[in-house]
Amino acid sequence: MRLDWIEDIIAVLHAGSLNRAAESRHLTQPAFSRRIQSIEEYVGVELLDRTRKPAQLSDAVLSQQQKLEQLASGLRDLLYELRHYDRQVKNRVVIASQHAITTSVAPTLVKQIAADPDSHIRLRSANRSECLTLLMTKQADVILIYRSPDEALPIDGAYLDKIDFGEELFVPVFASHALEELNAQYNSGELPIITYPPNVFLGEVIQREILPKLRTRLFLKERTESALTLAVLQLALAGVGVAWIPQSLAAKEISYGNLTELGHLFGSAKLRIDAVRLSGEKSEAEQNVWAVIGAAANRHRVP
Amino acid sequence: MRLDWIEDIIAVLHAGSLNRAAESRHLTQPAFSRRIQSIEEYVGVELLDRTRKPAQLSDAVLSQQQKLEQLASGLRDLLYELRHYDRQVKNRVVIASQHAITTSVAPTLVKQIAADPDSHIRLRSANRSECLTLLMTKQADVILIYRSPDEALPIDGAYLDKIDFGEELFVPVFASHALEELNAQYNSGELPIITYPPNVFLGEVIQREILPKLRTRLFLKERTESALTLAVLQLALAGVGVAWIPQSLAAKEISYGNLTELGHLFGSAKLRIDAVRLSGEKSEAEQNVWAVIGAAANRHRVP
DNA sequence: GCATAAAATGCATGTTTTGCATATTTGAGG
DNA sequence: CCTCAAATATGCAAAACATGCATTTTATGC
Repeated sequence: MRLDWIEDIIAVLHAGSLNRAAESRHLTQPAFSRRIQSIEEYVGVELLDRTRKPAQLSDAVLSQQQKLEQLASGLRDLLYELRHYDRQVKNRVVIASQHAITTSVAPTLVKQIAADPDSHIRLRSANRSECLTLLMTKQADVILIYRSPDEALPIDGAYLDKIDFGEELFVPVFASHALEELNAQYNSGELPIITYPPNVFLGEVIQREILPKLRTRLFLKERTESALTLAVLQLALAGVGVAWIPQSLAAKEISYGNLTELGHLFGSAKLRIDAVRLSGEKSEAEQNVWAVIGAAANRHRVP
Repeated sequence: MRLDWIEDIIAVLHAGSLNRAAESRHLTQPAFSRRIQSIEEYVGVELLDRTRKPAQLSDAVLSQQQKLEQLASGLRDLLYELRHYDRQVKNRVVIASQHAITTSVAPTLVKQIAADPDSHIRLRSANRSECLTLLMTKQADVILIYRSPDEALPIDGAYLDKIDFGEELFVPVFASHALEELNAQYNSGELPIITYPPNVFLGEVIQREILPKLRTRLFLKERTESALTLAVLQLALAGVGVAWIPQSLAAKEISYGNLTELGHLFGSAKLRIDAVRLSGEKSEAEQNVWAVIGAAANRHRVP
């Protein structure tokens, strides 16, 4: 099995047809077709249902989707580690954060930690359950994840250290340039929205805390969904629909006047951010990182 | 990156030289040499220190050993899943157990579960921390692991279901045919023993609970070590030294007269076996497996 | 049925991988 | 410091593979 092959399969999974998958893998259609055939030969099992025309991946492959993506990411990570290994490993700390956090809170934090010239931190971005897995399997030393204020961590126990890092507000925003269209739709009782897929954490939260209230008075048209906050932000900027975005991430576009915050109309969601690590002996570098997170948390929390 | 390549690297890791690794990979030495070169070219980093003669793997590779083995096993597992996918996946349950348990308690259990013709269970064998990883990453539905009686699980919390499956006794045994030699050594204050590597769980237990007491009165000659209980059993049968083996595993050879139990002289270790799963919604098949484990645990525990 | 989009095949070409034979390098022992 | 054996590398030719282009086959919707 090869990383390339796994990526090929994932490409088909995402593209939905060999043709488009071939394109995304920068191969001609015939070459790609043959490649899939050779994978099938290697595995010894048909991976495609070729009796339909946009060829369908077999149930066997579908059932392994998660595993495929996990392995692809693991293999890429292995390459990264092999390529970037150097003397400084000893004081290196791996932080994994949920995608939205990676783009909002994490950069500031990393900058603060990097103030210590001896520290070498690696920031990995993943979805929530991947972060937890990374932590449990010691592939990450510290994780930064969201939590609903009323909800406990999905994992708990004496073996975990936790810092309540503070709060993040998810506010509904919409492209300022298209507000009038939105208004027209709104007045006719319709609301175009951009959602997160229900199988990711942010999706769950929005589904549970925001949408039910809105549904009582509006017809929600789910225009698109994306798991990546940054993509959702772009969709909101394009005027596709109303999207719920971390306030810190939307702040810049709001101040530029590109986005308008609509919390008073559609409601916001408060999420807490937790920093979590496994307890036990820690290297100096890890202690330092934890201390910086603790300090930043206090500053963050005071207001 | 390719599974083959990872296996090549692991082969070097285990063999200690390109020559012997080539052999274990069923390739000629030149071909293998070139293969390592092509891996290096792909990764873009030197993997071998060629200034010494039995070429040494770089620190970068050494530091990734665990990850390499994890990925190799993950990739093999992926292939297994793709190859053996069939209609019955829905009622399939994956059980992972520590190697020693795989050969002692697990078979009986699996047989009981298999009594239900609708059940399809897959038994994976791994070391203790791998089992925990498999559980956390949902690659195993249920795990069977040892625990020192006085020690808590390394993981804990409301999100785990646990069944105390009962006790297993680790007894010291020695080849009956060589008892006289052992006796001679013993009288001169020496004891040849077979140990488990200190980085595996059984090794820790033996190191902590058995050996300290023995050291006060005997000089322990550690003849060999192996991580696999079955290998240790064979070594004991061969008369290499005294080995601590799960009683259930040694029982047959003891009754045949090939092994002699020496618990009264050297002390035994009690380990509990835990069945653990993540809590949450379970399929019918999983519920059934859990019920069978529960019933077997009661039976196991009464005496 | 027919048109069309999707996937497979034939073929020529360039790249990789391998085994065999042979060369080079390293380290241990004189 | 020299020699020799073990360990690794290289030259070369044969075979296996992968790719693009042109063309054919197959499924689907009208």
